[in-house]
Amino acid sequence: MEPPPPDEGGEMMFVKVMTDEQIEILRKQISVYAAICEQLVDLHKSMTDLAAGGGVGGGLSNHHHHHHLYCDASSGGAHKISGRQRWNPTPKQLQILEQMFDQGIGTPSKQKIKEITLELCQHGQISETNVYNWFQNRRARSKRKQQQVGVMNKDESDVESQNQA
Amino acid sequence: MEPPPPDEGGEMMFVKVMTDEQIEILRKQISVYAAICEQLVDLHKSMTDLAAGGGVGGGLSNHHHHHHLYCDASSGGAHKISGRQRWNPTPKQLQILEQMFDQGIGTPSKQKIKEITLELCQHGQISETNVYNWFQNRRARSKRKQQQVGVMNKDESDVESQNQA
DNA sequence: AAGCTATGAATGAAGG
DNA sequence: CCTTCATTCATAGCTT
Repeated sequence: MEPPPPDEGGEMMFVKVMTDEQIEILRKQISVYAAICEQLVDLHKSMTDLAAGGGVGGGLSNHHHHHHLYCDASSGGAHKISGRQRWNPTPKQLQILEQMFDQGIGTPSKQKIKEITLELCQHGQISETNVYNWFQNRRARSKRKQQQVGVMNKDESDVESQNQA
Repeated sequence: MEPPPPDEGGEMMFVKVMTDEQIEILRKQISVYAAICEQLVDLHKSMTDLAAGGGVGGGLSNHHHHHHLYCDASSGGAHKISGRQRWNPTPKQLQILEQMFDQGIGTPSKQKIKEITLELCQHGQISETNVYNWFQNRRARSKRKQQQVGVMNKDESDVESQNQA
């Protein structure tokens, strides 16, 4: 890779400008990831087909990487030896959730929540409350994001005026 | 995915301008891919390593957290497009913020946020989200300091001594 | 250069 | 739904 840093660090940031080259790098990166994923999934499929029960059910949430050291005890001073309580969606779950969100499910009903939960449960531990909260938060966050844009460029969409009381 | 349109016409040269939101979306996409790849690789490793007594983990309660690696491709490295420059309050802005915080506005509602942002904007780049985050963090931090060991008194009002540009 | 601290930002969960 | 809190991630700058 050849990073061409224009090196604007140290100055004020006004607008983010990407050169064609930078965009191309990003595209390539995504492309590479997509290809790798595809191959891995394919490979994995054939392997499981051969193994026929390799005891991997739901084992996607098992990983231990040590790239960096800031897992949980880097800062803050408070060390949590007892595990976490907060649900953390796996990428697969996130993917599905985002997909559903994009499909325009504004308010998943109780029944819908159950279905979604059931499906996501196949990719990691999750509860209906988690799903409910996620959709609520996703929506709120999405809306809040709109409010901070507006100074820079204007595409052809997302021009919302919100009222405050 | 939003594939950037190819060269239009080819006569005029336009710069590509991305909003923070757009950049963030790209980041997220890459992040998802990275996480998926990582999990797949890991899964694969454990499967192929099955014969070699790969039952090292053993713990079923393995939780997954911090899938926040954005541009950590397999040793590809250095993919920071433009890097995220997080907002850094100018001393003047900090002074005003601290002042307001001390005046006891525990919860500056959105209207208030807008006003504050507008005022602080005269002293440097800032967005409403920055202000919102600042108050949230300030409050949380303040509370946390209190609920920690009260052995030593920490004067937190000397933060404005720092100089930034 | 490596590590630590302070702090901006992201997000799951709770309350109203 | 909207707002707020708590926890955590990620990083800039300082310290060693």
